[in-house]
Amino acid sequence: MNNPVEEIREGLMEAMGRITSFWGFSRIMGQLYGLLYLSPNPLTLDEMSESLAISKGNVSINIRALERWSMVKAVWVKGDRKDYYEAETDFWKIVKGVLREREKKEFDLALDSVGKLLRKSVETQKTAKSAEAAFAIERLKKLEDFIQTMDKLVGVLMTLEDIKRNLFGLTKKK
Amino acid sequence: MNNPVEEIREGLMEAMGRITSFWGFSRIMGQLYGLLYLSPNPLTLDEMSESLAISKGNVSINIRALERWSMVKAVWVKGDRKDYYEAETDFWKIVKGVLREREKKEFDLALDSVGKLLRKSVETQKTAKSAEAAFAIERLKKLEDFIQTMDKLVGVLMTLEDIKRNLFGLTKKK
DNA sequence: TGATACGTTTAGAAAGTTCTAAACGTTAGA
DNA sequence: TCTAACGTTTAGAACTTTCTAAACGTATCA
Repeated sequence: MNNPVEEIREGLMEAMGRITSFWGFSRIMGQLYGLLYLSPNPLTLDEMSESLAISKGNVSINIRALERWSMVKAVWVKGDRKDYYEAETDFWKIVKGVLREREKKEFDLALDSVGKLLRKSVETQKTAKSAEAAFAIERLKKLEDFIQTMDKLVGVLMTLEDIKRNLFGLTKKK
Repeated sequence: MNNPVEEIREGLMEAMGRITSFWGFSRIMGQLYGLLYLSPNPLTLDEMSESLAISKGNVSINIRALERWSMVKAVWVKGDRKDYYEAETDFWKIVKGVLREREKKEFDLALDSVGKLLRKSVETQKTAKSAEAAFAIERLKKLEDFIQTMDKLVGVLMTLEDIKRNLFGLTKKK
C-alpha cells in the first residue's frame, strides 16, 4: 500500500473508472482495466477481487463484459486451472470495436426510425394534404440528412486502418 | 390521437428519447426535443406536460437542461406571460456545443490524470529503479499518447466551420 | 391591495441499478 | 467416487436516480 507503484496503479484505476463511466460502461470495468493495464503479469479473479475490494461475483460479471468488448483477454497459465486475464493494449482496436458494436448500431437504428416516420409523413400528405404534414416532412428530411452524415462519419472512422495517421494526415493541406 | 401527424410526432419522441438516453442525457430531454422539433408553433410548459403525460416540475427541469445545452430556446410570445419554447434546428451547432462542454472536458481531465501518474512514475524511477516502475512508465506513455490524439481529434471537430463539408471533403482523394 | 397564473423547488415515493454473500454446477485430482 | 477449487448465477440488500404532488415565491392584473 505504501509501494509507490501501487499508488500509481490506484490512480489509474480511478481515472479509468471515470472514463468508462463517462462512456456508458460500468465504473468497475474501468477499474479492472486500469489494474490489468499496469500489471506486468496476468491476474486471476481472486486477485482482482482483492485489489478492488469487491466480491468475486462482481469481478466475474465485469471481466466478462470487458472480454465481450475485447478490452481484456483471457490467457492460459500452464499448470494452473484458474483463469488469468490481461489488458488489451491496442486502443485503436478497442475504439473500432466499440464504434462497430455500439455506436454504429445506434446510428443505424436512429436512421431507420426517422426514415420510417418520413415515409409515413409522405404517405399522409398524399391522401390528405396539410401544412402540418408538410412541416413534418421538411424537418424529418433535415434530421435524416444529419443522421446520415454522422453515420457515414462513424463508418469512415471504423474502417480506417490507422486512425491516428489517416485522420491527422487528412487535416493538413496535402 | 388518431391524427396521423400526432402519431408521427410520438414516433419521433420515442426515437429522440432513445438517442438522448444513449448519449448520456435524460430520456425526457429527447422526448421534449422531439415534440418541439415537430411543432410548428412554440409550446408552453403546460402543453408539453400534457403531451408527454408527465408533471410540470419534471418538464421544467428537463427543459432547462435542454436550454443549457442549447438544444431548445425560449421565445417570447406577445401578450402572453407564459414561457414558450422551440427547438434549435442547427444540429451541427448542438454537436459542437456538446463536444466543447462535455467531451472535450472529459478528454482534458483524462489527459491530466494520466500525465500526473506518468510524472510520478518517472519520479519514483529516479530514486528507486525497478522493473515494475519501468513497465508502468512505458504503458502510461502509450496511454497518454492515445488520449492526446483523441483530444486533438475532438478539438479539430469542434472548430470546423462546417463539419459535414469539411470532413467529407477530406475523405476523398483530392 | 388581494387574487390568480405562472415557473421553480422540494420532500418523499417509485423505479432502476449495482452490489454482496451464498448457493450452485462443473471440473480435476486424490 | 469423493472432495476441493474453481467461475457463474441468483435473491435480495443497499444505493442512486427519477418522478410526482404540493408548497413556494414572484409577477400580473383587477
